[in-house]
Amino acid sequence: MTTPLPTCGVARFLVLLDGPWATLIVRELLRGPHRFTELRATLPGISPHTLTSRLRQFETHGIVTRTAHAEIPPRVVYELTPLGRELRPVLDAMAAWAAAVPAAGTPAD
Amino acid sequence: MTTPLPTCGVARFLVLLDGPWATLIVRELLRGPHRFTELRATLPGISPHTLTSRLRQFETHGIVTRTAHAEIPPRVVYELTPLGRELRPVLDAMAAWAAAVPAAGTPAD
DNA sequence: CAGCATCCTAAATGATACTG
DNA sequence: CAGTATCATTTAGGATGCTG
Repeated sequence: MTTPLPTCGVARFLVLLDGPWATLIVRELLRGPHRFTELRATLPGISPHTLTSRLRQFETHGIVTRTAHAEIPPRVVYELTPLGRELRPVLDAMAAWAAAVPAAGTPAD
Repeated sequence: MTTPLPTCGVARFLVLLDGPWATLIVRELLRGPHRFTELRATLPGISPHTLTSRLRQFETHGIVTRTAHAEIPPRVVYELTPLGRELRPVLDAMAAWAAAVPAAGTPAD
């Protein structure tokens, strides 16, 4: 965005976790290291384009490590860095809020 | 988005707080009720278009109330609902994470 | 398997001008 | 004051096809 993003430290979180998929990917990685196709499988509907794009940004911002194993077939493992793992309380707070929403559908998640 | 958004309850938070301004507006409203121009003043760079759009969506989702006083000049006050106020822990968690980021700029915010 | 290249859509946002 | 209307920009995301 062209926005100056002046307001506060929260902005740092917002630019990184921009877009709905970003948060969901982090949420999956909080469960442990994942390969590319594993992430695709656990995130129904995501396109490889989007997944790659988000993972690259996470790498750049230092919340995810990418480990490529030079094998046949190739194997690439994505894992949260310590900084990335510190995002768990934020995700938990989001989930807690969503669960507390009264009329919005099935809170059974 | 055309996304199915199937994953989890967190998605409810994500669709509502979509875009960088959305979270920042809620953050300001957590400090208390605000008038339209007050919000504009506390959110440098936001356009009235964007502010109106976000506030309308917050109204629709039941996290903000809009109170219009039929006076001259008109006065409209936006205030978080109880559900909206429950977003505070989430915003706090975001801010806490951002403050914990080591190399990202001035953590003095 | 793990992408990348290319084209396209939708939505959030911005700029500017105007109104009840 | 509190918006609305219109136009343009930016970007997340999707679809498809191809490669190392």
